[in-house]
Amino acid sequence: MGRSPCCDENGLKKGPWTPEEDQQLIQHIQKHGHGSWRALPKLAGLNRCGKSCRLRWTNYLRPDIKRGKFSQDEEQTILHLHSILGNKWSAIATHLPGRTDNEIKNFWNTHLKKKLIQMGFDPMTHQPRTDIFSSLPYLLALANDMRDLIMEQHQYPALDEQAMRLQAEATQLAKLEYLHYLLQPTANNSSLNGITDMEAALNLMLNSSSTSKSQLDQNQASMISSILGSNNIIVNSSQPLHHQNSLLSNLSDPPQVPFNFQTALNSEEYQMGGQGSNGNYHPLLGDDSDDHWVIPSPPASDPSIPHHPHHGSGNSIRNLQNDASSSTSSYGGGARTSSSYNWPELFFEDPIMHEIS
DNA sequence: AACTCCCTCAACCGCCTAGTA
DNA sequence: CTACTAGGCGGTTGAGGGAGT
Repeated sequence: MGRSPCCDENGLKKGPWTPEEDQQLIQHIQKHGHGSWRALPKLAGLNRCGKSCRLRWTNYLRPDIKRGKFSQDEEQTILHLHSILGNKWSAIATHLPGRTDNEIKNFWNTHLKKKLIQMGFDPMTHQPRTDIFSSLPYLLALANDMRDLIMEQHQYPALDEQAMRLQAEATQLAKLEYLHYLLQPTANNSSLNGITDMEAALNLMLNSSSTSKSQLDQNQASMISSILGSNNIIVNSSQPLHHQNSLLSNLSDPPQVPFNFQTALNSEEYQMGGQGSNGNYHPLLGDDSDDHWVIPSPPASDPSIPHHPHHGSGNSIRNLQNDASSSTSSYGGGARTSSSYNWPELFFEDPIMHEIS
C-alpha cells in the first residue's frame, strides 16, 4: 500500500516542539479530543503534520505518562517481556503503565542491551552467547586476573581457595566455549586447521593453570572424541551450554560447574515468576526446568560488543566492572547502588572482586 | 577555558496493517 | 478485488549536554 504523505510536503514544521506548540496541542486535545490526527493540526492551528502531533502527544504530552528513571521492577519486567515478545515495544509498553514504547525502546537500546552483551548474553535470544569471540575478551580478562591473583596468593592466603576455584571455573568455561565452537557446523569446522588465534587465547588461559599446549591438544582430542565417539552421545552443536556441560560430565576429567552466570543469577531476586506464560525460559530471570531451553543458533558477531583490548594487568576485571556500572549510572539512582537487582553487579560484587580492587 | 568524545532521548522515517470506498 | 488512507510500529538519526582531557 502507498506510503502515507510525509509532513514536509507542504512546508510543515519539523523538529523540536516549542512550549507554545505543546500548549496548543494540549489545549486542543483536552477540549476536543484528538479525533482524526490528520485533521487535528489544522483544527489546533498547528503547522505540523498529524503524525508529528500524534507522536508528540503519545510520547510526551499525554497526562498519564510517567517520567523519570526506570525502577528495578520495570527493568525486570522489560527484560522478562522482551525475552518473550522480542522487540514488540508497544506490547511491552502495555505492561508498564505510564511508559511509552519509545521510552522503553530507548531504555533497551541504551542500557539493557548493553548490559546483556557485557554479561555475555545475546540481547535478542537472551541466551548465553555461543560464539567464542564474544566471550573471549571477558574470559581473557578473567583468566589474567586469576593469574595475577594466584601470584599474590602468598600475600593473601585467605584468597587462595577462592582464587583457585574461580580460575578453574574460567578455564572450564573457556574449554566449554572452545568445544562449542569446534562443534559448530560448516564454517567453524573448516577453521579447525587455522585456529591459531583461539589456540593462543586458550593457551593464555590454560597457562595460568600450568596446562601445557600438549595438554591442551590432549584435552581437545579427549573432549571431542569422548563426546563424538565413545560415549555414544549425539551432540547437537546448537545445544545450550548447560546441556553440553551435562554431556561433559561424562568425560574422564569431568569439569566442575563451569563459570556460570546462571548460577549467580538464579538467586530469587532475579526471579520474575520464572517463566513466561508461554513457558519461555529466561536465563537471567531463572527457571529450574531444562525443558524450556530454546535452542539458539549461534548469533552473528555483534559489532557493538565492547572491546577490551587490554588483558595484561590485574585491572582488567576492574575495567569491565567500570564499563558495566557506567551503563547503569544514569538511571535508578545513579552509580552502582547496593541493590542486588542489578544483575551485572551481582557478579561483580562477589567478595573476591572487592578483594581484588 | 576550549575542545573532543560519548551518551541520551525526542523526533523522524519508512514500512506494515486494518479499514473503507 | 483494487486502490487508497489513517494509524501504528520499529528502526534510526541527530541535537543537546555531560564527562573527560
